[in-house]
Amino acid sequence: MTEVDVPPFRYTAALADQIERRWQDRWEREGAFHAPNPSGPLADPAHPRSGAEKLFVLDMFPYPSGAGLHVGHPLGYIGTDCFARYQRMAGRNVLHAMGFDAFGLPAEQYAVQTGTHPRTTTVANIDRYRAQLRRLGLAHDQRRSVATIDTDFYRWTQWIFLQIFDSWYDREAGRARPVSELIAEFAEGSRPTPDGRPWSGLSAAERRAVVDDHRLAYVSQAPVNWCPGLGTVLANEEVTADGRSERGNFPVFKRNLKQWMMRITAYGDRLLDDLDKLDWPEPIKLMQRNWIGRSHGAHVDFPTPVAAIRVFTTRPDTVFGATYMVLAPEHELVDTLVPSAWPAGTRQAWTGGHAGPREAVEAYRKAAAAKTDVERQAETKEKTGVFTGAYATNPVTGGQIPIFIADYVLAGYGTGAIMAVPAQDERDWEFAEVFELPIVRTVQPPEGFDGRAYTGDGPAVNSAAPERGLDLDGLSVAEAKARIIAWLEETGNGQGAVTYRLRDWLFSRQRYWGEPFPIVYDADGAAIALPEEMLPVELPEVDDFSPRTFDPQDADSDPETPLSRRRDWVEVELDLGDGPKRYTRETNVMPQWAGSCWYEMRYLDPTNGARFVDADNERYWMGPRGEGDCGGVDLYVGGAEHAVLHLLYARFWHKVLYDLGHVSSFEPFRRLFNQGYIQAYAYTDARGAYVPAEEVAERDGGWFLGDVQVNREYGKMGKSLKNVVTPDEMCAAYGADTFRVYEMSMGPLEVSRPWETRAVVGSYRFLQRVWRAVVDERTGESRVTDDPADEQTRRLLHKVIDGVRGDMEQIRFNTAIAKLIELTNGVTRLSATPREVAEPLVLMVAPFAPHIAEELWQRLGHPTSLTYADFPVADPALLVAETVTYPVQVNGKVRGRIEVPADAAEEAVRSAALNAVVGVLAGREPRKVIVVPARMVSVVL
RNA sequence: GCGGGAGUGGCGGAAUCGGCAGACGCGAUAGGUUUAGGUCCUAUUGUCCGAAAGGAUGUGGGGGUUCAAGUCCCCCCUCCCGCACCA
Repeated sequence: MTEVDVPPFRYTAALADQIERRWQDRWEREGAFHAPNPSGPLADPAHPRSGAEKLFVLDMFPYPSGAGLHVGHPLGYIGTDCFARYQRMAGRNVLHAMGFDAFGLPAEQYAVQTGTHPRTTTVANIDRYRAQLRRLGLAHDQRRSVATIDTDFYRWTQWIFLQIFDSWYDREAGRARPVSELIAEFAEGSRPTPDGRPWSGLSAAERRAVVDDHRLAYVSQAPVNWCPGLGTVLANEEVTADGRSERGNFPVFKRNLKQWMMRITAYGDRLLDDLDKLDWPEPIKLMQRNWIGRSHGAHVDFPTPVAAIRVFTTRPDTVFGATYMVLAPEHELVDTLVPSAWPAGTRQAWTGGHAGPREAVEAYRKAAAAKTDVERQAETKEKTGVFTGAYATNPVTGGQIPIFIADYVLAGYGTGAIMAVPAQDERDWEFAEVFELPIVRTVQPPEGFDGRAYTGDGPAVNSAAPERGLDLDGLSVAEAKARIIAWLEETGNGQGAVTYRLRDWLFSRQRYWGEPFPIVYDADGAAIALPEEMLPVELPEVDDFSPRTFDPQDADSDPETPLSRRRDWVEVELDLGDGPKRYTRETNVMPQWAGSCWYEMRYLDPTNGARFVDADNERYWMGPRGEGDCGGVDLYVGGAEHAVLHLLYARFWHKVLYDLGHVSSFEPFRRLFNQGYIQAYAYTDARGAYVPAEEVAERDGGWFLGDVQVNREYGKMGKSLKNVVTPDEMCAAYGADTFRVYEMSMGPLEVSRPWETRAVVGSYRFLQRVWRAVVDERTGESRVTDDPADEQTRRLLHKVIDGVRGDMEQIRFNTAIAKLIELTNGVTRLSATPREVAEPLVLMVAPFAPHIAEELWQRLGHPTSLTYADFPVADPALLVAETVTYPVQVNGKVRGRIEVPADAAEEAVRSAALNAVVGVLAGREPRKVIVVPARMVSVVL
């Protein structure tokens, strides 16, 4: 491009860059986006929004990756920024800040690769992110930026951990309470101890064990997800359906290991029920509901010669149809149940070809354990299992039913044992067919039902045991359930029960780069909370911070925590109130999710050294807006991938803090909005290798790199796919404002869409036209006139103001921008731009393109930033059209048009319409004429 | 398999309450500006028939309700997401 023909005052990328940097500096200097707190050091009574209605806008804070940002990353941040800027102009006190989720696996892996300390790389990445985000003109309150790796921050993460550790869930009260109150109840005898002995009769160790069993954070020895490739254990939520780690895609194995758990299951009901209070996308709520997986049913005991087998069933009404039982292979009763020899008459098919039941069970267990989850899934069609040689008694029929083990029953759900009712359960039906087990219908299928298992509603049949005082016949499923549960409870054969799919949250990781636990162990190995004054427990420096990782397939390897190698840190002498003693520190660290469970609250009061957040400030920014309101962040924007992980964990922590009286809101995020993703095309050559996407051209219906035809695929943007486009490139080529407008205009924020660099120019042209509406690009002089606008332009302006306001409130930025383009196109035709249009146009453009808007606002004669300028308000009188054009349909097709005064009577519209289509009617008399006021006229012949 | 979401021009999308389908942008075509390309400006641009006027047709497919359906109802197809033997 030669400079010669570009008008000297045109809005070019170079000018945009100059304007943008100038305004970014000024905003920073003036603290333009500082939001005043009601109290504390961040209070500011002189602030234009002090005491105004508050609005807390939040982004899911990023993990600062070493790869930097691509154009997809800031989509949500720009969206919240446009929303926040609009709301500020609309009069609200808006809190919008950005922090960094900087602990976690990827930081550590990257550090391992580059050989530098995770803190060094993480801090450098954060700096780079900050610079990149600043370049986009995001209006964040910089004073409130926090990073989870700051000791000032994780000191409070540890503090909250201690609150959870020092709490138990009181089921009667339906909330968490301090452990001290539990001990007091035991001590005064108002709460019986588990084994009934008086509290005073328990040894110190026994008391501690009882209390530890109640804690919301506890150590357990249980099967966990061990991932040798990552050298750490993982939460259920971090393991994919095919048994691999969500991060790194390594195999995950079940191992019995001692680990920290969080009793999130205690909150199952509230996490489920409170979803109804939230303004969240329904799919996300549904995913949480499914993940929690509450099932109502009953526990039923089936006696056997050795011990009763307790099953969980959602269909206790079908117990008369229970013709066999199945235990998970790992079920604890299997070993005691199995006799030394097959009972007389055992069918060959049930034995798996083994001479005795012990061998058969042993072989089946071995085979099941050797299968990967993928293999298990592949074989789900074919039911396998083996007879244990034992029988149980059906408590309602008194019949003897065989007990099998089979891997279609999961150890981890319910009781790990089921009563099998093939007639009313498809899985049981399949198993019954394979093993030729009896099938007894206990629900009458409807006439003509030709399926196998019938799981629908219907009258109970074959379900009476008069000698036991039980008769379900004729009852519907719901009635029969109620009747049988009452019977089970009366006779002591079981009781109504609720189970959850949700498991307790595995909270420890065998890594370096995370929050240390504020926990030490005494000589007896008991976990002891460090007192608050000893926080933070700082992450110690180590020579080798990389965790020990293993052959990803080595299921028998054992985790080794990096912190355990620092013996001088692990072994510590402390005085915890009873004199100096030797203690051993916990060497696990917290999972990545810990910091994100509460970070939004630290934004509210980032400098507070006495509390994680001041109560006043929490109540102002997040408190309930009335009776029954859950409170929380007013708008939380982020990707749907956190549907169950982060969002469930954060809700759980928040509820614990609420129960303990530390916060006034009982949900952290009142409104959730899932932004879509920016996707991209990638191209591969004949060998399948990725080629640089920016060099590929489309022609003749194909894609070519030079003369070579290449394949197109659609998906993520990534370095290895050679299709990355960065915000920096876009800022350099067009300016940040153009980039922002493009991202907001390319579609609704919640929808994923492909990136198209060549389309960015459309937004560039739009801003150039806005610029030209105010500035003569040849002379640099103002093109704004103080003469009034013509009627048409004025009406257009007010229609646009009205529409844009509505769109902004509803987060429909793409249509808001379309309206602004219409308005701009409307004034570019004019020889001069009336001030009454130019000013509102600039103000309305400001949320999307804040830099150019500030610049033009200044050129319009305003010395101060437009951050707190009033967003334009439409004049209702100008929204009402003087005349209305009605399309006139005849038999559903538009045959004419009439223009009538807006206040024309219906009869007048009707006759004008008939008049307009008189030729089409050709003398025929309409059977019906429908006038829809202000819409259309429909004539039916 | 179960649950959820979505299918509209060459492309991204609009149509908010059942009321003129395709706003706005990209691309394409033509013209203006320019030495030229690019930029910028103007116009056209769903498809088919037609020189035009105009007509027909059109929102994944098939039925239906209605004066009127992208929108409501029934059946089917495709794609995306979640869960995955959860008793």
